[in-house]
Amino acid sequence: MTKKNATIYDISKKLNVSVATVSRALNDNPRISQATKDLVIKTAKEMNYKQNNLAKALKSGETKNVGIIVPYINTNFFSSVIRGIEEELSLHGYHVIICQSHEDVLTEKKHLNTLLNAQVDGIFMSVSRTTVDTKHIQQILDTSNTPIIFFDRKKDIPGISTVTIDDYKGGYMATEHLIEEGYKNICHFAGDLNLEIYQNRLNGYKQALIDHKFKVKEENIISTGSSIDAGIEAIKTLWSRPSIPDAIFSSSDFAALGACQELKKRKIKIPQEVAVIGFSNEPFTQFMELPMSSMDQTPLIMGNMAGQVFIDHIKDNSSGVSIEKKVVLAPQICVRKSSKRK
Amino acid sequence: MTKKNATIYDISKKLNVSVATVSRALNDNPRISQATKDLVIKTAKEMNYKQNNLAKALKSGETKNVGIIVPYINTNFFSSVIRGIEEELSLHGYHVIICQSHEDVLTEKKHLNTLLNAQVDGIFMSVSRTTVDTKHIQQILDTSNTPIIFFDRKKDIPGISTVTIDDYKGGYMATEHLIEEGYKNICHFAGDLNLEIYQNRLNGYKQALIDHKFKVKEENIISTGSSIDAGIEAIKTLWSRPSIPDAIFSSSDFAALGACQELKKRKIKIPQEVAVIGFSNEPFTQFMELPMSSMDQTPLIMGNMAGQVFIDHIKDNSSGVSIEKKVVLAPQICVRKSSKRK
DNA sequence: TTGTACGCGTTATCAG
DNA sequence: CTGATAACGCGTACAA
Repeated sequence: MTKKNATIYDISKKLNVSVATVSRALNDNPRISQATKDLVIKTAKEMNYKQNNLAKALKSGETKNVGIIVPYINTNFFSSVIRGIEEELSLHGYHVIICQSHEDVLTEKKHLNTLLNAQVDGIFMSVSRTTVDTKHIQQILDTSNTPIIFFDRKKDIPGISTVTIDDYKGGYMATEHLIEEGYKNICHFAGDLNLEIYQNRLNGYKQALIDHKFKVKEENIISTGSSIDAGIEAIKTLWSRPSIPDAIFSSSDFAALGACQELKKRKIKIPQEVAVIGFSNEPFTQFMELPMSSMDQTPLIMGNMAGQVFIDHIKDNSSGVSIEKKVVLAPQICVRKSSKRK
Repeated sequence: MTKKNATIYDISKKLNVSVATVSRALNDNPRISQATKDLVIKTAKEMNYKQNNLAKALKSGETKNVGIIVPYINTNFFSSVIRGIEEELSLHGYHVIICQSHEDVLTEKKHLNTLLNAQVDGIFMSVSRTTVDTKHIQQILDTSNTPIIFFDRKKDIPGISTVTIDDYKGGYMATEHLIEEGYKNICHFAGDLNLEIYQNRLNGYKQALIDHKFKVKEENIISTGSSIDAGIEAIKTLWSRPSIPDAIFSSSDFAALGACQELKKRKIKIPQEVAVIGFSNEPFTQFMELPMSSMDQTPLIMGNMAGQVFIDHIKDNSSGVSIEKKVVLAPQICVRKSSKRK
């Protein structure tokens, strides 16, 4: 006794009208009399008719599904961007499919293909750390019409729209803030420089120093990951040297947190002796023993914008044009106790 | 110059064989000679053929998509459960579609219907706060074969499998821990009692008190939401009374955080004067000024289990049976400084 | 205003 | 081993 969905054919049989009439009535086609329309809609409801979007999609070529590929879904940043995308797109009747690359380019490639097989109408992605070569993405561009939109972690590929924050500016602002607070020897915890975002944060840091007549010292740039442990290690390294920094601009909140922990252990006072500012404005930063300054990436807005860019693409595409959009959002500095000496 | 996907029909024309042969070759059907198989596969690759899952799904009735409905995706708990589900199901070739109910039963109902229209093979959901009446869910059960699986926030509906943690035990454990630490006047911040989880945490709290010969005082049960502000307000209320508590078991980490903030403001020492333990083990709890005790809900495991229950359903269903599973996971207590007086 | 018939891309059944 | 053809459920040009 398996329950089977009613189809327009079932309705047409019951009412002794053609399937075309039923289809048109349900789609509110003006060429159908109000009487039959009402009748069809009523019996459809009675028979618990549900439109099979699959059949519709096969015919129209539109699934009303989009795919999102992120490294991991359960981080504050990515889940917030996804929320932003979902809320924007659900207004237009789209569903979002989530995939995790686990920072692995092969997994990313696999998901790209399965999403394409699933006939999604578009793909949003933040590339994995291990994505250096971008042939697999380029190939999709060459062989399909499915629009791809990068958010946050982008690669420069002609024809792909991007939504990012101005990481360069973010790095610049954070560093300048530390300078304005009177710190003189500012070091930087750099992230994976294979990713543009970290490269840009570093460049912003450097330029802010230069613009304020400070020297950029290579030994002040420590390559950390985005983990607490990496931050702890970085402090150990820095404090084993003759010249000690009085401020840290970390490209990661987690590394910054590790730094705070290790500094506390060494009884080094924040922000009196050392200032700390992170990046991402993770929720925990404001609840820390000493609330930590950070750069907010406005992930919800980023998601909304990405959604809008996609909708624009769809519209453009139907009118033949196809424009590449580059949306750059401004990061917001959140100054808290960890970097306020004045 | 729009790019169109190659179909098996295109391949069949090119090779002068029938579409049936092509389809069989691509599906590795044993009744096809190795020679033609190789040829078909080779030209398919050359023509950049991609299988159209839509057509396949229309034929087979399986989309290999499942839907997940949660209140909001960008919370640590829900995004982690989703991660768990995704990782389990992707092993079996399923994609996950995410929807947010925004704690609104009407939105929840709408998503339920659009997911059904999209022909998903199953639906995972955590009901919204405003879901009291469950007719909309019952109706789906009556009219479709799509399995529904509740996780965390469930309703008791026959025929629906659930994956939850033992919130009763969680409440019991948290309370008992406070008792064992020597606290005598333990109050409880209760969540929305329309949700079973909060009801169960409350019941566990009560039973633990009773089992240890304490009186359950109704005035010690404060109905807070899950916000920081609610926790602050609760402290204000409690401390305006003649009898003051010496411990708080909060059903929400955020309310517990608010309590900690307000207690600090009033110079009341944690854990010497008052102990605090929360629920959910939010990431911030371990980074607080005073690391806060909490109950971990093992969300990743919950997601994995929910995925497995779904897979079991699919298997059962194909063999005609359909069993209702109830998986209950044990919460893990995380004791930190905020509740350790000894 | 309504009906007929075809196509979307696959898989599966039946012949050969 | 391979081919022709009928489904799957819907929308729509073309007819009436």
